[in-house]
Amino acid sequence: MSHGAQESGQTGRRVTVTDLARAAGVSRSTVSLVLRDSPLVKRETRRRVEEAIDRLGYVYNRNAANLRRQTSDMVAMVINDLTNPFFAELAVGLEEALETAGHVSLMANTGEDPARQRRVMETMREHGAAGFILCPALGTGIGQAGAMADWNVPVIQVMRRVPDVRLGAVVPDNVLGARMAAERLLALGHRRVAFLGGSDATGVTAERVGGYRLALEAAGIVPDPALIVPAALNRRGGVDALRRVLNLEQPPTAALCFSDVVAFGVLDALNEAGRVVGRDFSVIGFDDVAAARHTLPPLTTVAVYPQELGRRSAAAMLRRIADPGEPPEQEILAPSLVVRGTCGPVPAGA
Amino acid sequence: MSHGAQESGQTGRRVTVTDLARAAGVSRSTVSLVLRDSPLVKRETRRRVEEAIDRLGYVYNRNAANLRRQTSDMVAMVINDLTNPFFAELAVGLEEALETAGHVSLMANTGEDPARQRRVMETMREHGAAGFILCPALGTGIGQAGAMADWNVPVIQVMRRVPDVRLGAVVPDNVLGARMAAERLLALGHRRVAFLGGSDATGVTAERVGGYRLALEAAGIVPDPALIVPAALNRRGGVDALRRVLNLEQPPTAALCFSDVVAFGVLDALNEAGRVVGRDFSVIGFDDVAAARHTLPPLTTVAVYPQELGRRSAAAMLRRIADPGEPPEQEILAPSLVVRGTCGPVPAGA
DNA sequence: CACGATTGTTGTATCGATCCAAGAATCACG
DNA sequence: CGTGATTCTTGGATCGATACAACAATCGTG
Repeated sequence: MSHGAQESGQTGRRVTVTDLARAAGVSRSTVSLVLRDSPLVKRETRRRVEEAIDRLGYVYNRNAANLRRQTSDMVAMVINDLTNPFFAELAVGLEEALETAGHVSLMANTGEDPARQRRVMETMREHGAAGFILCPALGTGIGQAGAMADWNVPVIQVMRRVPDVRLGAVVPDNVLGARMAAERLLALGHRRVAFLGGSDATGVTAERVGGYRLALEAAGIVPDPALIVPAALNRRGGVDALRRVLNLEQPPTAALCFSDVVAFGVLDALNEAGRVVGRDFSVIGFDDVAAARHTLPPLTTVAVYPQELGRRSAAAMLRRIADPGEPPEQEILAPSLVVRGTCGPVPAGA
Repeated sequence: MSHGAQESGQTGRRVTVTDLARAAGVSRSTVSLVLRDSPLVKRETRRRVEEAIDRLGYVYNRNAANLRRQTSDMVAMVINDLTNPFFAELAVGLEEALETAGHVSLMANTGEDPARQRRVMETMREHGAAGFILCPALGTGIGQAGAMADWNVPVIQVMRRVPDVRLGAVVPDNVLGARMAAERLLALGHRRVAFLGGSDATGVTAERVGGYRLALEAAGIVPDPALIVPAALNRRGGVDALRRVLNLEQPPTAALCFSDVVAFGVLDALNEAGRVVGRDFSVIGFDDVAAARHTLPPLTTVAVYPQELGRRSAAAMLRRIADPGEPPEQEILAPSLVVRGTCGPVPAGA
């Protein structure tokens, strides 16, 4: 469909296959065959049509074609919070993979608002999106997920998921990631390890806390509820959570954070409290966003590869579109621990 | 168009106005009037049609409607680099404003690749995008911009622009921003002030360097070319640029950076060199991304309000769509200086 | 109750492409 | 040269909606 448009400016009406047919002295059907690169067309005829395309500055109308063919090459991406660098990277991986596969992306940022999420998904559905890649807003109800499952188009959740098996999902192994991180801290001799950030509202928190618990219990430690403190998923939340645990009678010597952003807040608060990170107190984040390697010292964290999550969910979507009969898949990616500079052996005093 | 779908599962074919007409015992035309909330329909008739909509689980087909009406409610957003938090915020402001106005966003991330940019814009055009909001990839040629101007749909550039007056633009006043920043440093007594980062390829660099020059010259200082050092627009670029100027015979005592991200690298390098930021060396950034308030000390910078840029360009797009006759506007937003902790008086020794 | 005004409904053409069955042109070969 | 196979081309119906002009129903009023 790419030919250099010659005729510039407002030439009045839009150029259509009918105009091309007239200009090239063939029928609309033949023009259509040329547009779709059919081998049925004689070389000389094709040349004439292509010449007309260039001369008249024709623009293919994909919507009209999709209407007739009962197909769609648009995929919807619905993201909870693009201002969070983690999700921005995820979106980039997603969009790139879709574009490469010849799809065009409808995009919406929900800002964690389930009502807005429902509204935009409804609109995108009316536009005939071939599928939805969704990072659900916090508070997305089971009911809403169930409704989507009845839409007859693939829905792939990414990063987060509501527990409805009729929807596909591509998520990191949160339990494993948190367990690996906690095990690392235990191996360094820490016995009082906190889990900071997250909330009960998201299943992700439950999974990560679960992994943390598993590691502690395997080491014969009974998790202390006072060391598990929920907090907002931003820098401020990290600051608050750390202050809280530092004021305990028996403060922890290390913390596993819900996310890197929370960990950044924890580092801020430690600095402010005059503790040397990695010596007086150890910290591990979760996500491995780009900024994690630039803190002082650089943040040890659990990498879950957002761009890769995006690419995988795009790939899952392409499979579902190609094969609508296939049942939805739940894909769980193994994270890995990236050791940088925020962890050290437990301080002698403790 | 929002009614609760009742009939779930794969009911075979798609439900269309024809089905609704049959179910409600009216004509397709009447159904269409109901769908568009026309006051022409009798209350009782409307009720019957709406009942059918709910019962059959009808989904409005916007593409078919747009085809017939020769309109489009899709707006294309083409962004150079969504992994940069500045542009991510811009995109969020943009998308929110478009969604609120009832438009749906086609989105693409070009990754600063002009070829990819051309390709995705071509595809979006074939999809009938009503307009393009474009943050041009570095290296976008005049030729490509000129081609877009002939497309007969509004194109609004945001943040960056290629100099073609037939395209609209919403950009910050880079000259003013850089001048204000430089004046601040001069007022603190600095006489050797560097400009770090940016490249000649982008007009933005020229504008910011221009503002910097203006301030120096107004203070009777001849800009020293050795103090203007181009560098990559990332953290690494900042590190490199600072090292370079520190090795000069007469090093500067302050630096104005092309962007916050470059400034972050400069802070890293200063820390590493053992200089106390704000006392031994002053730094000002540009953009005011969210992370700027979390450096140590917090970064003094020129705020250009990315979300606001996004909202304004969306508003400009809506005006152009409503009034295709109007000539394109060039909107230039005033930035403001946000004073935090990275600037201090010139050190006694210098 | 007739009749024009008002209100409500409908049939048909249309947007810009593709599908499909059928027709035209060309070719191969006995 | 005739005839069947092969290669190209085409007219008309169709996707799911809307525009428009015409028609039907209802109303008010002299």
